[in-house]
Amino acid sequence: MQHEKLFEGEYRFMQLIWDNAPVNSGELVKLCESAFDWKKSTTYTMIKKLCEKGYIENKDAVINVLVERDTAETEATREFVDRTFSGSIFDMFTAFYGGRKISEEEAKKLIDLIDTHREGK
Amino acid sequence: MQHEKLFEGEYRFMQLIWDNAPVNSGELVKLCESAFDWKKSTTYTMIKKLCEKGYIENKDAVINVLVERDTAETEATREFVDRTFSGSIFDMFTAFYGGRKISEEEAKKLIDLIDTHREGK
DNA sequence: ATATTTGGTCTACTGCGATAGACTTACATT
DNA sequence: AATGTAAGTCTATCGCAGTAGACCAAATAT
Repeated sequence: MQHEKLFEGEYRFMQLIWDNAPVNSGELVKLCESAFDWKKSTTYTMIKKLCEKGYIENKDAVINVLVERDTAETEATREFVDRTFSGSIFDMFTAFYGGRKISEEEAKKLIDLIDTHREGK
Repeated sequence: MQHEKLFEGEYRFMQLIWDNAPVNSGELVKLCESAFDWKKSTTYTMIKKLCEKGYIENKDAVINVLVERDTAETEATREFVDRTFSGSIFDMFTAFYGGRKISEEEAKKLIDLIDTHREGK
């Protein structure tokens, strides 16, 4: 984990930024008001927090993304798998399906996915 | 998600219980002291919380598990995948490998795993 | 020049998870 | 009877995430 973990609220906030960046800070205030019903200062506090954590930057009132959504998702997933399953994707997989069966279609898609990421490929 | 979500501390506590249950409450106090450096009352507070959440029961000073580790892991995983990837195991999978390659051995194990859970099987 | 808007900070309150100290009750031991 | 010990509760403190009100500075419009 290279970047500090995000809390729930921070994560929701980042979603909005990933969807809209680069975005003017005033614009973001409006977006947060409509999406979360936040007041102006709340948004600015959040911006500062996320800047400190290195996820975004505020350049001349424009918010830019520094950590892409993909990267954050990868880190969050690894953190979860590490914490819950000591890093074993197999255990996580087993837990996810917990008893239930995988349909043919889903199995096919999964195997395709594995092939895509396979070493030799 | 049928059972209330566990917080970090509660989850670590449950690990200890899953590893040791059924276990006498006094014994658990000692275990928690050595594992987490908790005082007696902290452990009892935790016991009560987890009882309220329905994960364990305290019958005549013996702590019994009501929600098995597997069940809790499945629920936690589904909650995570729902929250982070709108429920898509594919997206989760992609994020987990994020750029890196899957070795032949790992790919084989994954496909085996899929086969095990496959419908037709 | 003055009023308004835009960008931003600083301080503070609130709720809650985490933790524990003091106390209680019941039973066993001397 | 007095003492010890194990089980359990009740209340309180602390830290922190989440949220916002009051305030300030710079640019812009009147």
